[in-house]
Amino acid sequence: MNLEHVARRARVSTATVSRVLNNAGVVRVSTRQRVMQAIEELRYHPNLHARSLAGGRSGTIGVIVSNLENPFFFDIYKTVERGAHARGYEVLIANTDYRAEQLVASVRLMIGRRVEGLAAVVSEMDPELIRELAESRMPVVFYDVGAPRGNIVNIRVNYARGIERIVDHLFGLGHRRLGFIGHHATLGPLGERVRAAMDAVGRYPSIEVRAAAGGDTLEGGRQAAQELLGSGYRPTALICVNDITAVGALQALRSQGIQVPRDMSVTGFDNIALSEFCYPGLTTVDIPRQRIGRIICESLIPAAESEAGNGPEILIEPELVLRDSTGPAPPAGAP
Amino acid sequence: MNLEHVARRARVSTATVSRVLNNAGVVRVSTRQRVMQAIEELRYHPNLHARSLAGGRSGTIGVIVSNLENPFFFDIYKTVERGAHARGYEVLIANTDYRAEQLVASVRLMIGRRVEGLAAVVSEMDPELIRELAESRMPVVFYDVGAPRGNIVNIRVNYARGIERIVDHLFGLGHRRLGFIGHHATLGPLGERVRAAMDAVGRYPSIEVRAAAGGDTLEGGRQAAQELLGSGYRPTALICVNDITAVGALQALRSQGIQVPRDMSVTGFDNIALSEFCYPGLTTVDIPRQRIGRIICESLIPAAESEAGNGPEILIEPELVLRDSTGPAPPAGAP
DNA sequence: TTGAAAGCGGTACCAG
DNA sequence: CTGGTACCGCTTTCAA
Repeated sequence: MNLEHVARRARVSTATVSRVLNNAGVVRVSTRQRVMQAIEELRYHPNLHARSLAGGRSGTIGVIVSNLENPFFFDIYKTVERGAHARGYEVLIANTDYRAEQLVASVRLMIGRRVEGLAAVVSEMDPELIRELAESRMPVVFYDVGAPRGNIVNIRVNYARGIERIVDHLFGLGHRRLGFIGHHATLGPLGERVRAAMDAVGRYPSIEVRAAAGGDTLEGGRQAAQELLGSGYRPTALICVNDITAVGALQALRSQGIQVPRDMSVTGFDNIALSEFCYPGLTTVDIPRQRIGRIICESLIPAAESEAGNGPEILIEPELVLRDSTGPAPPAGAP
Repeated sequence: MNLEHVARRARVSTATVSRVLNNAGVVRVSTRQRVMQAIEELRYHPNLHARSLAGGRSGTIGVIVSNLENPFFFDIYKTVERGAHARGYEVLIANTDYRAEQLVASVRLMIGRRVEGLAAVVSEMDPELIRELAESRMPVVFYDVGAPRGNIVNIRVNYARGIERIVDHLFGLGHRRLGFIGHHATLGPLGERVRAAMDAVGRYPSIEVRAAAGGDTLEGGRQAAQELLGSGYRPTALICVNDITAVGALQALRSQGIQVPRDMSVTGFDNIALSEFCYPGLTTVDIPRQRIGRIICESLIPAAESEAGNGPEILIEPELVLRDSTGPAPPAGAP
């Protein structure tokens, strides 16, 4: 079922069918109607592959994320999609599960599909890939990884600042023995977050920290917390790499009879909706996901009103959000 | 950058380049190497649109869901993706946000992209679309909507049974005044779920029910619960359409000082991971999402070892999962 | 083992 | 306003 079938049935040329399909050129109303009818009757659906090929543009942008299951990534994706649709673009989404090979495969897939722009909101990016993308002349946005170059916009969050705020907050509450719950992605944000935590802690004398890591899921957070606690270490506060793992950790503490924040404080990161709906509500750091999504859209899709891009690097300053999962450190003698 | 460039540089024909790209035909090792090198040097990425067009197959299946933000849908998608990848297929995902027009757009998009199979895990399907898909000869799987036809496999969950189990459970605990938290999707599962709830309740004398609905999100659940409670109605148990909204409802109750399950019981549906991680753990009904994902895969992708499909209709019997959000109804005199 | 060429299903330019 | 036609980039016979 192709243009030719439709053309034949409507007694016109394929060129004309193409015109009515694209509202292009001027087509006599009666002709257009005949064509429309033929399309209807034949249940014709244009082949988008052929379209992209012939037209030289796919009308598509790509978004690659590490873990779509984590609302942090999903929120960004959703904003991008909304913006793209508003501009007449479709968006292709790919999930890497933090696997470097999958990232490579996804990037290749996107390029193969000839996306007109690509956002990589991942932590497992490797230098080789970055170079490859840089050379591709296609607009690219990296979140939290790589360095800005010609066609590349970089969005970074000042994690160090976020973690500092958390550590300051906890220190002010009297906490001196900390635990850090990470996830397995060792590169990028996490590495950065751990490092940032250590640095922030380092500014204070006599603070102790130990870390454990699981997957970037509720279950991963629970496991990491269990591991940390199982080792006999008893921090008075748990800094979690993000909200998802924090909620997992909360559950681990609950099952051990540890009350939050009375016996132990817990912090998240990202400020996803869940952080407000879990119990107790999470003290966390807000990362403006909608803003990030909007920046991605604007960077990837040439706005009609131009604006020469956002500049190569955008730094986001995250802010502390106080809720109920943090409180004064329990007295030293407590269980 | 196309086959011809590569061919020229490797001093072969495009046919040969195509051969090494697809490991097809027999190519002399030395030739293959030259080609590979040219590909490398040129950073050539085959145009998948051209590939699909020429090859007559896209190597792709599509999955359309109502709300990817709800882990219920995401879990299914993830399983499908895993299975598809294992079989050498890519999967395209689309999200409708429960909007019928978006569903139509997504289906058209999928057909336009020439997916080789399509799964619709949505509640807003309309009859017209179903017919259109039925006529398309492409393998299709519907979850919870439409009727099985030639190329269409149908997966249905016995909601009525699931809800019955919940109502029985609550009735057994002494609950007589119930609330139902739905979401805005009026067709399909929700309608079915509400109806099922009413039917189940109808089997018992002297049970009262009132309903409210919000979006299929944490926030939606909270709002619906607030609305219901704000009306002055004081049920002893809240039956929520799914886990997400149940967690939202839990938060609403918490903020009103209503303790679960002491003052009020709450139930979910789906048994997503979160139902185990929220507080208190949700009594819910398990829907086997992995199984559903596997069925979708097997139905859409012709397995090498054949098997003539799963038969047109598959019925899933959900099971009750008891956790901590349900308990005895409070004595009548309680606040 | 390799090359030439005919499509695949559209788009868009050029005539008429 | 409409038709003819040269591509778009790749796959796939068919010959050599």
